Amino acid sequence: MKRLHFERLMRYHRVLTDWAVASDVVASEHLAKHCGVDPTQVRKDLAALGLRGKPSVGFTGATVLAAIRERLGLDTLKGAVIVGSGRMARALADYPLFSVCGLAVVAIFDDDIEATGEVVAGASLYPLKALPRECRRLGVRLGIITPSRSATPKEAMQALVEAGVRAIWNFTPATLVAPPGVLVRDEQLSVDLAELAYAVRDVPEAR
Amino acid sequence: MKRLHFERLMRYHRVLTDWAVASDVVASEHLAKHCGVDPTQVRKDLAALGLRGKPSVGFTGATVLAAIRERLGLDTLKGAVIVGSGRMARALADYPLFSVCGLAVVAIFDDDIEATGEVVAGASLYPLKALPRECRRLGVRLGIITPSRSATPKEAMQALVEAGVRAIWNFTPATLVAPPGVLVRDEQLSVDLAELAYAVRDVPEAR
DNA sequence: TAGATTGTTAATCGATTAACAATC
DNA sequence: TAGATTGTTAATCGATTAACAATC
Repeated sequence: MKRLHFERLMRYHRVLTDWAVASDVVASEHLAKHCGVDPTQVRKDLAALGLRGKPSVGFTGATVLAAIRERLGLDTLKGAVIVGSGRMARALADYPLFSVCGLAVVAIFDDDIEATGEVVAGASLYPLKALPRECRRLGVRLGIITPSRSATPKEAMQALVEAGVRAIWNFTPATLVAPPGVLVRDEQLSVDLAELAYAVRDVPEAR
Repeated sequence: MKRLHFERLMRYHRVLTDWAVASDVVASEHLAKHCGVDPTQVRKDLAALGLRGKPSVGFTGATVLAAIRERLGLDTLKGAVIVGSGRMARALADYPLFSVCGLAVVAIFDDDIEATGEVVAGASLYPLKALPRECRRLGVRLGIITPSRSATPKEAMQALVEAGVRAIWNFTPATLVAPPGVLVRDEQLSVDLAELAYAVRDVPEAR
């Protein structure tokens, strides 16, 4: 199976979605230009999805969109839980882009007394000890760790792993060592920030 | 000037920071292993920072840390403003990792009536029309766009550009076309999410 | 048919990794 | 000196881009 390039595919997806006229025909050259990608690359990516274009015509926008959503599973609704109930958790719980990917935050866990019982963006807040029960009941396989006042990131990871979660998205600064079979991805906002800050530092290079 | 690889440098930075004993000597092999990087790569990256290791000894942790912070400007305090006062804005305003990069959110702008006048994580909330004045007064060059009920992402970008901001970090789903001279970076959480979701989809490949 | 755009092969480019003499 | 680890050059690898015959 060819390795997929998520970033490019999601870029095609976004651009095609922006074009309400996605049912129209689009040439690789055209899509490429708007995505900042080489036309040949577009054709290869689409070929990897099993799509065939018509010579002298192009690809059908709607078909491309559907193929991306199908292959990436964007239409399959996936439940995720969040550990931590702070600002990051609340922001992620109803982050607009998530629904595009078929992600729904189904529950939030934290032992923060003030917060327990609350409902955030449709997700109920439970104490941490309810995590295994709820996760198994809902068949959740994706966990998100955010800063919490009552649980360390490591404790959060342990709870998620015991609950059968297979992939963890870490928004805390902690370095988490994943047990075998569990995928941990650190969201390194600081990396992007560092790049941006570096770009605007004094005396930019000419052109 | 050699092109810097921000992701690796920030990874070295994080690992060395985790090791409280950063003053100790560290071999490229050791650092490489903990960062999931090739040892030769580590030596090249450090060489690009102007660092020299001692054969048969290694590099001094504290020196490496200092060189990374110096080159990336992590110790230079940079002010940033946020447009939008929703949950994402609040989460970012006191995101713990930002201070590591020398970033401080100095003001938040939005025309949301309920929110105006509030103070979030030390940053005051102003109406959008105060943006040019405040940005120029504070010499801000970095702007962050988050979802807002009263301003579209495009309007937010225009306001920031007019205020002299040179780099924009976009957390909304909107596709922003940057005017020349302005760097726009889209934070594509959905790309990472799509990858994670793809990884936990049914019937994972063996091993 | 002429013109446009595809799919695919070959060439290029850059980044990663291996090898090893130099050095502490 | 022997052993360890560096800096750097050469080899490998994979990804991107160019070229072009095939096709609508």
